[in-house]
This record gives sequence, structure tokens and C-alpha cells, in this order.
Amino acid sequence: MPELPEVEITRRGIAAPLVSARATGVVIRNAALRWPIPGHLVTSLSGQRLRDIDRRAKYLLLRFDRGTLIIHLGMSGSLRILAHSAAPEKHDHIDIVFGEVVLRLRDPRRFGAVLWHDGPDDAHPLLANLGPEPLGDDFNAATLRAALLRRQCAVKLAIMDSSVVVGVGNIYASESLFRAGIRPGTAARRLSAPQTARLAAEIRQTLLDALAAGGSTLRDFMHADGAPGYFQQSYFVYGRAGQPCRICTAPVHGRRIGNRSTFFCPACQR
DNA sequence: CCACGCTCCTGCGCGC
DNA sequence: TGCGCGCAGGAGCGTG
Repeated sequence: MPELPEVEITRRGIAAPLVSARATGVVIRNAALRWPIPGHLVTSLSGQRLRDIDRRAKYLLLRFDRGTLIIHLGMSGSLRILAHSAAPEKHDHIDIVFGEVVLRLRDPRRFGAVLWHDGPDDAHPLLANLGPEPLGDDFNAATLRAALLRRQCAVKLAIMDSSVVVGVGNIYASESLFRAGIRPGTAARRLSAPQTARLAAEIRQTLLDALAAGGSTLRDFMHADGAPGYFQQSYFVYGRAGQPCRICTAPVHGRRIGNRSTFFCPACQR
């Protein structure tokens, strides 16, 4: 499941070969992603040059001459650069063709999205209400504190809310809270200022570490060049219910919060 | 504004 | 060995 580090790594991987290339066509094999892939891309994208690739939250923003192709990888999506002649496989739903090379989206679970937008980012409903980037300057102890003080839900749910901070998925939510020494079920507004500062720092560092590792990822992720990206990262708590905490050896607890699997160490996290 | 549960989909792992 | 079942997950969306 691509989380933010995987999306960023994908961005870098596809930007290098594609930026400044010209799209020559689009092949849609299955438009039924989370929202239908707009059919007009097949004709409208041809001839447009790819000027840049940005990322906002987990959305990839491919800046073409006359608009932006928004791509979300959902839970199982991956993008690869392939020769135009490479045969598509079962879940390869769309190709953006750049002459002899294609950008190919594979997404078995089809939770992803490919959309077209020709206005400013803020004018798109998916991008309009996103909170700060966790790796950017707008995300810090003060901004997180302000956001958490208005929430009484579990802090884990709060940091997974994209209006509070973007890019924190289920895995890194548990990992960040472990590293910050905070129990995931704690009411968001009950965190002290120092706890909040620690949490902001650990969210950032957890994502940076994953980025440095090349993207921890679950089974479906591939690097843009097709090499498997799964460095079975040794998570502190995620998926480790009943196993010894890597710090104190107490058994890791698992429970559901907001109908999502959640893991924590009852000794290290208070 | 906030909280919560539902929903999309497929592959996997488990129990029998 | 095969089958059916439940679960996993991102995040938008509708409802209370």
C-alpha cells in the first residue's frame, strides 16, 4: 500500500525519464477505477508535453501543457516505465504513451484514480481541503497542537485525518505513535504540548526514515523501474501483536481503533 | 464543525 | 488439494 514515502519514491522514479517528454497517446484498458478514467484523455493528452511532476499528499500531479493529470495509487497501485512493446498484464489499466516508452498503471484492487484537472490545485475538490505536508515547514508542533486541540477522537484517527496532516496511513500512524511514546487511543485533545511536539517530530522522522529506506512497502508496491520495493522493514509494532516489543520485550498489543488494526506497546506508550 | 460507519476491490491466508 | 470465508487497506462520502 503506497504510503507517502512510496508515492514520493514513485514520483522521483518516473520524473527522471518522463519530464519534458511529449505524450503521444493514451491506452485505457479498464476505466473502472475509484472514479472512471475520463475517456477524453485518449485524444486530449496527445501532443501535450509533461512539464513536471509534483506530489500533494498521496496524489501525483503530472503537469502537462494544458492541465494536470492527477494519479492516486490507492492501496495496490504502482507505476512503471516500460517499452511501448511490453505486453500488458491482467491489472494494467492505463498507459500514458510517450513515443517508444509508456507509463503504465497497475492496480489490482482498483482503489486508485486517474483524473484530469485544468484549473489551480485548490479548485479541485480532492486537493482543496488537504492539511499540511508532514515533511514541509507548515507541519510542526504548533500547527499539530492547534489541530489536535479541536479533536476529541483517538489521536491515531486524528493523525490519519488528511485535514490535520496528509500522508499518514495506517502503518505509519502506529509506528509514529510508538516512536513518540503515545498510546493510539488517547483523546487527541488530551495530549500535552510536549507530547504533541514529540509526535510531530516522530511523524516527520518516521516518514523520512521510510523514504531513506527506499520506501517500506507492502506486497504490491514496485519501484518505477519494476524492481520489487518491498524491503520487509522491521516495524516496531505494526503487525506484531503478541510479539515482544523491540525496545522493552513486553508483548505488543493489537486492537481496532476506528475499525482499523492498531498496534502499540503498553509499556513504552503511555 | 466533528464523528462515525460504509463502501469500493482483489489477493492472501486461514480453517476445514 | 480445494474451497469458502474474513480480512486488509485509502479516503471520499453520506448521515447523525
